Amino acid sequence: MIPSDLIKGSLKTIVLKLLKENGRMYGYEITRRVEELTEGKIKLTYGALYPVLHKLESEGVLVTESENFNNRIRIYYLLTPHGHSVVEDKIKELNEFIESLQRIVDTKPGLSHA
Amino acid sequence: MIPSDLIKGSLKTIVLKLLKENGRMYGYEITRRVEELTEGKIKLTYGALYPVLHKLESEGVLVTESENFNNRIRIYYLLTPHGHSVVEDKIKELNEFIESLQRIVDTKPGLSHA
DNA sequence: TGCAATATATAAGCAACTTATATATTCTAT
DNA sequence: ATAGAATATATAAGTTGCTTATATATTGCA
Repeated sequence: MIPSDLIKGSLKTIVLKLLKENGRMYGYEITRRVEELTEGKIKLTYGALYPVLHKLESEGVLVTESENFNNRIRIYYLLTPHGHSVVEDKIKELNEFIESLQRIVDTKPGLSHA
Repeated sequence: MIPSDLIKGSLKTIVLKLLKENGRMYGYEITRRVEELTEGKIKLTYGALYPVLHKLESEGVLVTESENFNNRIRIYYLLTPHGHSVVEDKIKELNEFIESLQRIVDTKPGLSHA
């Protein structure tokens, strides 16, 4: 399990990226997909996820579609046109972040300033 | 510039990794090295860095060696034996995190659950 | 009949950072 | 000479973004 401290800042981007790839998803589904993709290493908590989804909705990044499935409410989230451009930026940022981290962890002693 | 939200959780690991590779470093030097390695994409603030260094010292992960260079105080930080094992764990965590993020951002639509 | 899984929601509390501020010296340019 | 940039460390107040705990309700399995 990757500690939540590390994941903190990327939560929003992760959610947006999944919505981009899958068209629309509901909250519970998002946590499942993240666990699946990361082999259980990243587990999103609902206390973190739902507030983020609500905030993104209030910012006009997402819209919702409520549906009923077996008497359980499912609230699907979709990107707005504005949301699509937000995701692009966020993913670029995340890729730069990943690249930067790799440069730091891949540096070998003596090669850092050879 | 990568937003600080993303970097937040990795600060401690970044610092420890650099100390591991370079033997000993002083605070100002750490911020420089991070900027250098990431081509200016990651900039550590002193308000974040020094409290982290002090905390790691109080936890027995680091020890200090104060020296005088051109009438400027330099406080070098070094890993303790305990610190070395902490770094190993932290780096493993960070590598798992990087790998997980890559799986999420590299997923293409239609291939995620093919 | 009870527990795990499915599904969403929110409040209180905490940790880790940002921002602002303080101090002091050296180096560079004018 | 003198001003500003770079070097060097430090801490307090404030904010953000999570965790943890709690609440509610249905379906599926043993």
